Amino acid sequence: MVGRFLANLENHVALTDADRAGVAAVLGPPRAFKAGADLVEDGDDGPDVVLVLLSGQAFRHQTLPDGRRQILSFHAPGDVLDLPRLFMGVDYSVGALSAGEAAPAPRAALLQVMADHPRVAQALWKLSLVEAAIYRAWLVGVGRRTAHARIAHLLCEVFTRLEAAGEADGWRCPFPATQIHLSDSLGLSVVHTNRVLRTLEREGLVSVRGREIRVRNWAGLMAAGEFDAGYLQLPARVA
Amino acid sequence: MVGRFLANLENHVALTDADRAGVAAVLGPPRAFKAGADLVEDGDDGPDVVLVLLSGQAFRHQTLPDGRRQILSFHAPGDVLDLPRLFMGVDYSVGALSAGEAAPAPRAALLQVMADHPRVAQALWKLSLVEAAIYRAWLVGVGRRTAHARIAHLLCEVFTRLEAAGEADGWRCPFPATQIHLSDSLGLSVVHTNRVLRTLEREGLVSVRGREIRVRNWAGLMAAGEFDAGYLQLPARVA
DNA sequence: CGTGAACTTGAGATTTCTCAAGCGGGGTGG
DNA sequence: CCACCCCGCTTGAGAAATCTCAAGTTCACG
Repeated sequence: MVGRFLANLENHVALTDADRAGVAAVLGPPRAFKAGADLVEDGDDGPDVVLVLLSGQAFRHQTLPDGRRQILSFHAPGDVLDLPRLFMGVDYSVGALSAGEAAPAPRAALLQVMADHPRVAQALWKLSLVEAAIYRAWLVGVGRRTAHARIAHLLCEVFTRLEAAGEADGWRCPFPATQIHLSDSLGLSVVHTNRVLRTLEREGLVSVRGREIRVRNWAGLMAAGEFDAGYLQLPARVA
Repeated sequence: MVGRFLANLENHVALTDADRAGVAAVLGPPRAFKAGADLVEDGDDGPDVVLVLLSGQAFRHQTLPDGRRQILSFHAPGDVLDLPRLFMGVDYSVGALSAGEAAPAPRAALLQVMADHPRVAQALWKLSLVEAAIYRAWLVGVGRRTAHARIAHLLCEVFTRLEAAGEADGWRCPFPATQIHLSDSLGLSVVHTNRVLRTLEREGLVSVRGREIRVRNWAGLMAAGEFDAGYLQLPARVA
């Protein structure tokens, strides 16, 4: 189960056996959670641990006083859910999209592992830089793309990352987000999201149904979303 | 001049004299630039250096093939312009809003300084985490706030950061962005940005004219933008 | 002064939103 | 085991925010 996390780190930096052992040792026993659970709470200073997602899917979000919500990212197994906690408080919450498991890493112990294993520190740092690159990509989408391109781009990104995390099965992958989640991540209304989703389906590009994404025409979907996977910093994969 | 950079780092982590000396030694001779200059180019793998802004203002942006542009952040003296370059390529460009100076830090030398001075490494890492927090705040704005609140929030953020960088003079601070820059950072058209700016002025909250921001009613502006400075991780300041 | 970029304002066009209503699936309690 | 119910999906229709096109003005600079 820890393998997913190591694989994620090793996408960015080669690790030695000692590095891997250090990482494995710092993770506490996995805790199971159900769909809809709150994994991390905004301003939650209590648990001095960093959470690593081992299975299932989750999303970060920030919710305004009046209920409007912006989803900030989606997460696959192997992702660290609250990396900022290493050095500061977290300014967002994390909810579970599906049931799954997450392992806690005590902050102090993790800092020690990073001090002892510089490559691990570098991999985690790079992970946080890639997160920032994803935020930039979303910013461009929400700020400057039409609903059609924005949704196509998001689906490309999600599919690519889930595939890299080993969750995909051919051109299908599980993605238990509702259209409400999608609209809150895209800055659109649910109604409009629904209509555009139907359009993408009619165009034969993707279909998002039954809690999964089915890619029908990858090249077309990438073109519709002006998608270029470079910013995800994933190792080259088969097209 | 290097002081601005050190002050920025020390906002996050206390440094020793040796740490400061290490940082100072890694910076090359400052290079002057003019307003409108391109300081960093997207996909620019050439110069193996990281740029530190010493004076003047700059902005990161990503420009799409057809010319639409999204501005991703604004920068004050002391900011690192292309931190991701430490571990990967940069996926954005940086332009100068005003004339100023920037100092290059060779990547390899900087990595060595970080290895020798863990506190410096931590400060830089935290800097990148704060950048991510700012991206999240923008994402919430562009995704879920009205043009009015979005502009108010941006002006609060910019003013707060410039003030922290020592650029403000009372309730005024230089901000040489045009309305075109503003609209590209907000995901709005120039026309609409102009109208809302006029509204904010009529409401007695702020005025953005003559390349500077004048705050007229800070409490009102913060309320209009639902602004809470926490995410900027700045040391407490006078209200 | 002449010029170009930036700013301002008007007016009509669009995208996207909100309100509303009906449908459907699957989870659960009787 | 079945019926009910809730949540999510879907579609219609009018409303609102924001955009685009267009033209005039101002201001800094050469």
